[in-house]
Amino acid sequence: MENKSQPKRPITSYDVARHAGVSQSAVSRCFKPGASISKATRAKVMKAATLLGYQPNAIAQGLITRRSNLVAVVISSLTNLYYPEVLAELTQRLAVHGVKVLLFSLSHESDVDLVLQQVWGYRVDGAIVAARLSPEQIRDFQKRGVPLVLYNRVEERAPCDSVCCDSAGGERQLVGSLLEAGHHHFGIIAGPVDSYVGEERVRSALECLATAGKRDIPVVRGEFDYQTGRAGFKSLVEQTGGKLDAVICANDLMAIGAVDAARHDFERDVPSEVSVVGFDGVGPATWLSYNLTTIRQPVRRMTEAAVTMLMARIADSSNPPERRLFSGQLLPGSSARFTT
Amino acid sequence: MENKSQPKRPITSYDVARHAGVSQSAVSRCFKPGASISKATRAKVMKAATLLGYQPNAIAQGLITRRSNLVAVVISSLTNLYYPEVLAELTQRLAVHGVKVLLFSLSHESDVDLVLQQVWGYRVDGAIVAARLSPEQIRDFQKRGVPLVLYNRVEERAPCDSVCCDSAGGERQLVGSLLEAGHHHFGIIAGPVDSYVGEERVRSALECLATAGKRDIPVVRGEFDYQTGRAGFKSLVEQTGGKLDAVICANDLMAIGAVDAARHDFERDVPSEVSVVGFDGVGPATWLSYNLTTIRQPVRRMTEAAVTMLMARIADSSNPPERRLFSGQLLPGSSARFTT
DNA sequence: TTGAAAGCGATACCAT
DNA sequence: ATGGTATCGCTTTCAA
Repeated sequence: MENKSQPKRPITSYDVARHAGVSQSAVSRCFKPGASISKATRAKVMKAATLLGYQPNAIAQGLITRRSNLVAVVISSLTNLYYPEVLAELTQRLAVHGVKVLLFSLSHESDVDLVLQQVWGYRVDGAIVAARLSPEQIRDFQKRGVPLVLYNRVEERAPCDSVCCDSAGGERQLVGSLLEAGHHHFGIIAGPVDSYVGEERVRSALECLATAGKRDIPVVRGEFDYQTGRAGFKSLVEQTGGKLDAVICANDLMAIGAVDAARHDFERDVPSEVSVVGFDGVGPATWLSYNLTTIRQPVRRMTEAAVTMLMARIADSSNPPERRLFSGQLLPGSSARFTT
Repeated sequence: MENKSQPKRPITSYDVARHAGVSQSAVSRCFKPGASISKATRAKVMKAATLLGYQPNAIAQGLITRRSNLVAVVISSLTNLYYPEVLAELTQRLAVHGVKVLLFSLSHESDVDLVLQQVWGYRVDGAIVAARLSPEQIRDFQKRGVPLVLYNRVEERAPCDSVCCDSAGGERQLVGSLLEAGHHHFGIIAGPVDSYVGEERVRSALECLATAGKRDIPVVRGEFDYQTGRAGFKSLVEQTGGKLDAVICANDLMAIGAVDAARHDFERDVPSEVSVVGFDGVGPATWLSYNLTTIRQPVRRMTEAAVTMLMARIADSSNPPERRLFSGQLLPGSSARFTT
């Protein structure tokens, strides 16, 4: 018995047509939602199709239709524990619309231009980008007519659709509570300069503190990860000679690093001796060992909004850019001393 | 001034050809690596191309070439903190080969068949799958001639390329050390039944224990996440009436949950009163608050192997299936009492 | 309802 | 080295 099944060449609609004794057009119609086709032919076709294992070539479809049903998702740092959740949500939601995700992750922010080349090449129906884009790059999307939604980024100089979590509002809650609880010696662990939300959060925190008359706050930079959070805490302690009772971190991962540094490297109790707050509300933030005081981004709603906006713009690109800002939710936690 | 830039229709090679005063074939050749074209024409073409912002239509290329330069990456639970790292590695490495990632994440394992439909439709050049596939599904790949590499899965009944981390070997180290250190009362927090590695790890752990004469080990199931790890610990304590000095978890996240449960829910010291071991070596495992005793999967080498194998099979599908097994590295940590 | 034929935007083979 | 032409697998008029 010859088990030489080598159907290298995928089944085409012609194969199905021949097998079903109908025209190729008929086959095509069977796979198009609102096509006019008789019950009889449809039956014949479907039978042949399933028998042969026929699946319409999405590539060919895309070529003729000019709709690839592909959406590019560009994420700079997948390693940031915040993004897996976002990515999972996005792919799932897009799938509902019959849209597939073409994933691009940047090793360096400088790769953006290379990535965009690919994006143009695949004639994606749209893109969701959580990475820094220059105004020119954004305008490139518009010039090419590729719908774009920025995720947790906005670019003043080139208006376009975006969904964000309100950094300023979040920090205001955090810093406000810290002030109210009587903290005096603040320190900030910022994110990398090229992070929009990172800078936004720090800017806002500093603003709140300034309003309360607190200036010259020491700021150190981290890379949004545990290690640099831990190192950042150390730097702050050194810079302040130990006079430090509140540390504001640009994200949860660094906050967690800071908490561990305080407890294990400096044997300072959190929150009685030093308060630490983060931002994002990632999974580990709620783990018992940390129980971080932070702002939880409404990821579900944000991803839903992003997908909705994108699909809307794909359907009709004429409407004006919209910026949607979601408030985060304060997770009180217990890494900061608050007066309730 | 009319700023009505609405080049809805993307630039094609014909546009470039016309603009450069050459044939469309010439344009095509300019974008093909080893094509024979004169310096002069190439220059003209490239000039026109960059001017118009031309980017070859990858969809059309794929249609005629029968190579989409697309690889499907199927991951069941992106929420498992282990996968973001894998995913980032994979996309980056595939990008090196000029291959783009079509990402599919499953909400339910039952979605696999739907996902596979999409995969067939896009005529991907290959697939890397970290999800449970039935033998029929695997054979479907072979029938359709789509190269496939399983990641941390193997299916005895349908041989195919795969890369795995040695679960048995890892558990042997872990359990061996626990036994050697004189632990007596073991408990296991297993993963979901449909996880290959989960079952493999538990099977192996039980085997090691049996060899040491330890039988009737209590086993509870979790979902590979923090919450169920914590709950699992509680269940074990209840089942054993508190006689428990070593907990073997099928992955790190559950181990972390178990550690927190021990410390915070039961006020038992880890590791002096109870040892906890995990598996994976995810980022949080090394955080100071946990410093988990676990097995670190060599993700870099594994993803590299997966990509290499896939590209090799894409280039030549005739070679026999290969199974590559990587040893994990013991991270001693301090969540388990070991004799050194 | 159905089939024939014209593209979609590239590649590849063929003469020139 | 260059241009003409068939082709990839589908959707979409257009007649019948």
